[in-house]
Amino acid sequence: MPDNLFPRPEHDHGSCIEHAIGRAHEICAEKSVRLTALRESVLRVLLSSHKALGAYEIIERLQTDGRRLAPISVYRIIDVLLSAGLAHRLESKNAFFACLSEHDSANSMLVLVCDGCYRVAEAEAPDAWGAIKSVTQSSGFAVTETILEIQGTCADCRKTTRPAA
Amino acid sequence: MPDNLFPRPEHDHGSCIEHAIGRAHEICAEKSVRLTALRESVLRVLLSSHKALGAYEIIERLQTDGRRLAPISVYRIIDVLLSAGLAHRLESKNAFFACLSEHDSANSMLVLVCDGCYRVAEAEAPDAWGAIKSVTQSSGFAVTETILEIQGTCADCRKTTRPAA
DNA sequence: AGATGTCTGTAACAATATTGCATTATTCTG
DNA sequence: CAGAATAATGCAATATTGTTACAGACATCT
Ligand SMILES: [Zn+2]
Ligand SMILES: [Zn+2]
Ligand SMILES: [Zn+2]
Ligand SMILES: [Zn+2]
Repeated sequence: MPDNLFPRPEHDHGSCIEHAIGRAHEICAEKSVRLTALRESVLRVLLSSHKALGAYEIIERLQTDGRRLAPISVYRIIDVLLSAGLAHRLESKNAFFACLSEHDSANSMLVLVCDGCYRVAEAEAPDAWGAIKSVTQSSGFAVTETILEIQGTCADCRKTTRPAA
Repeated sequence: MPDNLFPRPEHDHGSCIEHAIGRAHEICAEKSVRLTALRESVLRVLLSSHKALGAYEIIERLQTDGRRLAPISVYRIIDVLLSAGLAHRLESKNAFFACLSEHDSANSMLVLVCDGCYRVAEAEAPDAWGAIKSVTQSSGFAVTETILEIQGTCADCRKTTRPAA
């Protein structure tokens, strides 16, 4: 069995986060998007676990002292992160997760969502996309966006019975 | 170019509906699900167009005289239709549509959603599912559900400029 | 400093979905 | 058929997710 697409529970998650933040700054520089302190802090909340979080869950985790960000603020920041490709929306859960892969355009990717540990992972799936393309093309359907989300149980959760971190 | 997966705008939609209702009664009989008058009327609302409708949109279209169904009632009925396989949820739109295909288990199907006319169509995509399976299996991920929704423009809408019915 | 554009704050609200409990309809049993 | 059990629907309140409109703060560029 090849490698697990989900990070090992014992991986160095700190460097996982810092690497992603570094990449995010690079990407934003390239795209002339400003990664403000607030935007970075939202991205860090998404990066803090490998899970997808709802907008209001982000708000809760973000509140320092008594100050809560307004929903609209979070949604605006999420929009920026989404269009910069730093995060993606998990349609089946109305939630959002940080992108850790190095893909441009979501094309050719699929998303795995574990029901046990709630973690999310992206994977390359060029063959699946090829097959989809042949269905759409043969029926004259012009694709603008494809949503490919798969729910199930990750290898870690299957092994340990108890959910992984 | 093979056939369009969406029904032709000039198709006999009346018999389209009645055929689906007939099938629904058969399926419910097989599965010992009661297709009550209310449930059938919700299914008819979904069948009235080839579009996906939100729960509250169903409520509006369903109201006779001044009586509106409560949200909970519609959601309960939707749940029954979903588990009987008579309708499906369109995750990317928080909406629901009637199933017109003859598939058991949503496996091997994908959903096309037209941004022009808002119609929805299901298509067989065994190759795509095969490719997905090989990705998940090789990473030890046990799939329970796959969501495969494709947005774009249907052949009718591309031809006519104006959206089809 | 002043003008411009982007970012964030505040308040209200809209849209989607669920919880808990009461009532009615249907089916089952005797 | 009566009565009990189960399933379906009604009703009220509430939770969750997402948006509109407008004002103030901050950065950037003359
Ligand atoms: Zn990590
Ligand atoms: Zn897991
Ligand atoms: Zn039709
Ligand atoms: Zn169309």
